Amino acid sequence: MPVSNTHARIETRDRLLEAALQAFGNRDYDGVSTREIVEKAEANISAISYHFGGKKGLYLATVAYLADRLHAGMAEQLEQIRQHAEVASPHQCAESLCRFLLHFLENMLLGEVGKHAPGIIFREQSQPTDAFEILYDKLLAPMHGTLARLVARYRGLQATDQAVIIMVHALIGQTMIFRIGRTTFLRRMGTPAFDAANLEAVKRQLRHYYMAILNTTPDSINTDIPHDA
Amino acid sequence: MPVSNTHARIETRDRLLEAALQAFGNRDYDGVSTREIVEKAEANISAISYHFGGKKGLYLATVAYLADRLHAGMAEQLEQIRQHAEVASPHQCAESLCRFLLHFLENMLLGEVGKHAPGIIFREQSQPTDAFEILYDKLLAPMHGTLARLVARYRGLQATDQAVIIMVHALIGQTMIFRIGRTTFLRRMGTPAFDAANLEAVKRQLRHYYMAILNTTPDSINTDIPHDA
DNA sequence: TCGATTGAGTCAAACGTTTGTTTTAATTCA
DNA sequence: TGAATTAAAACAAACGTTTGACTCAATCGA
Repeated sequence: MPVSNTHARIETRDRLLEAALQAFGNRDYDGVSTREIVEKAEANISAISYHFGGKKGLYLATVAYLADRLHAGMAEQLEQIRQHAEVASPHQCAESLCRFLLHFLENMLLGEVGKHAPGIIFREQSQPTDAFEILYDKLLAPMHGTLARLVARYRGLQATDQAVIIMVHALIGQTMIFRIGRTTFLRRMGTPAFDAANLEAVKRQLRHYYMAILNTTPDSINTDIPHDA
Repeated sequence: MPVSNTHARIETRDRLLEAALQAFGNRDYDGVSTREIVEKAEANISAISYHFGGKKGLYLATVAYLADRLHAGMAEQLEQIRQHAEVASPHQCAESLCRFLLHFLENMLLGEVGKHAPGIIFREQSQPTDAFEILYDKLLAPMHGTLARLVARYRGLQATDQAVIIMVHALIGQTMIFRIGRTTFLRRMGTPAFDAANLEAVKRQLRHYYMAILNTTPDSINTDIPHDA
C-alpha cells in the first residue's frame, strides 16, 4: 500500500493498539506473544519496540488506550449525572443510578468494549501492575465517585461516608458479576449465550435489587468504625 | 532426606500440587513456569512429566485439588444447610443464607484458600478450559444450587425458577466483589489492606443488603419470560 | 530548481534466553 | 537383581528483543 509515511506511522501504532487490546483482553500478559499481535495488526515485529519500547510498554499503552475509550464513552454521561445530582430529587438520583448501572451492564455484556475491557480490568485487580493506576484514575475512581454522590444524595449521607462506599461497591458487584461470572450464570440458566430476553430479565430483577439496597435503613459509617463487633 | 520411596512419591506429588496451587493462584497459566514450580516444591523438573504427564496435566490436577479442598471445607456445611432448609422456617433459611455468604466472604478475604482460589476460579470464568468443568461440578453448581434452595424456600418459589437463579447470582456477586475488586475497594476506603474492622463493617452492610434483596416483591420467572420489555 | 542529506518508519533476519519436554545415567528400596 | 524415582543434561521450539539495510517524503545548500 503506497501510503504516505506520516499516515502509515499513525496507522501502524493504532493497529498495534487495537490488536493488542483484543489479545490482552482475552488472554493474560504472558499468554499473548508479540508475534501474534503484530500478525493480527499486519505489522512488523520490530514495530513494537519502535513505537512502545517493548511488550510491557505496549501493554501499558493498551490499557491507557482502553481506559481512554471507556472514559470517553462515559465521561459525558458521568458529568451530566454529577450536575443533575446537585439539583435533582433523591428519587431522581436513584433512578439515575439504576439507569447508569443497567446501561453499563448491557455495554459489558453485549457492547464492543465488553469483549476486552473486563478481562483486563479484573486481571489488574488481582495482580495490579503499573496499568492499574491508569485504570483507577481514569475509570474506576470517577465511576465510583459519581455513583457515591448519587447514593449519598439519595440517602442524605456524605459521598465519602464508608457506608456509601461499601454500598456502591456492592451495587457494582451484583451488576458486574453477570459479566465476570457469565459462564457460571449461563450454565445455571441453561442458556448457551446472553440474548435480549435473558438480559432483560436480569435487568428487571437488578433494578428491584438496587432500589431495595438503596432503601435499607441508613447506617452511616464515618471516619471511625463502631467498636462493637 | 532418606525417606522411603512410597512415601517420597506421595510427598513429591503433593508438594508439586501445593506449589502449583500457589503459583497458578497468583499468576496465569502461561505466567507460571514448570521450573518455578519444581523449585518451590523442591522437586525435580522431570517429576512433572512423571506424575502428571506434563504442565497441562499438572494444572488440571491442581484445579481438581483446589476444588476438592474447597468442596471438603464446604460439603458438610452445604449438606447441613440443605437438610435444614427442608424443615426450617423461611426466616431461618434467610439467616442460613446470610451466614453462609458472610462466612464464605471471610474465607476468601482472610482465609488460606482465598489466596489462591479466586484467581483460578475467575480466570476459568473468563476463559474456560477443561478445568472449568471440574470447578463447576465440584464447587460452583453445588453452591449455587444450595443457595437457590434457601432462596426458593424463603420466597416460596421453585429452586429452578430463573428469578431465584438470578437472585442467587446477584447475592454471590455483591459478596465476591469485595474479593475480586479488593484493590479498588481498599483504595476507595483509603486502607492499605483488609483488617478485622473493615471486614466487620462490610459484613454488617452486606447482611442488610441480603435481607433487602430477599424481601423484594416476588416476581417469578418460569420457563417463559414475559413479553413486555 | 536540483541533487544530497536527513530522519522517521518498516522490514527480514538473527540474537540470546527461556520455555516445556525428553533423554540418559545414577540412585533407591523391596 | 529389578522396578521405581530422582538427578542432571540436552532438546527443539517459542519467546522478547535487536540489528542493519532499506524506503521515502521532507529538508537543505547551492
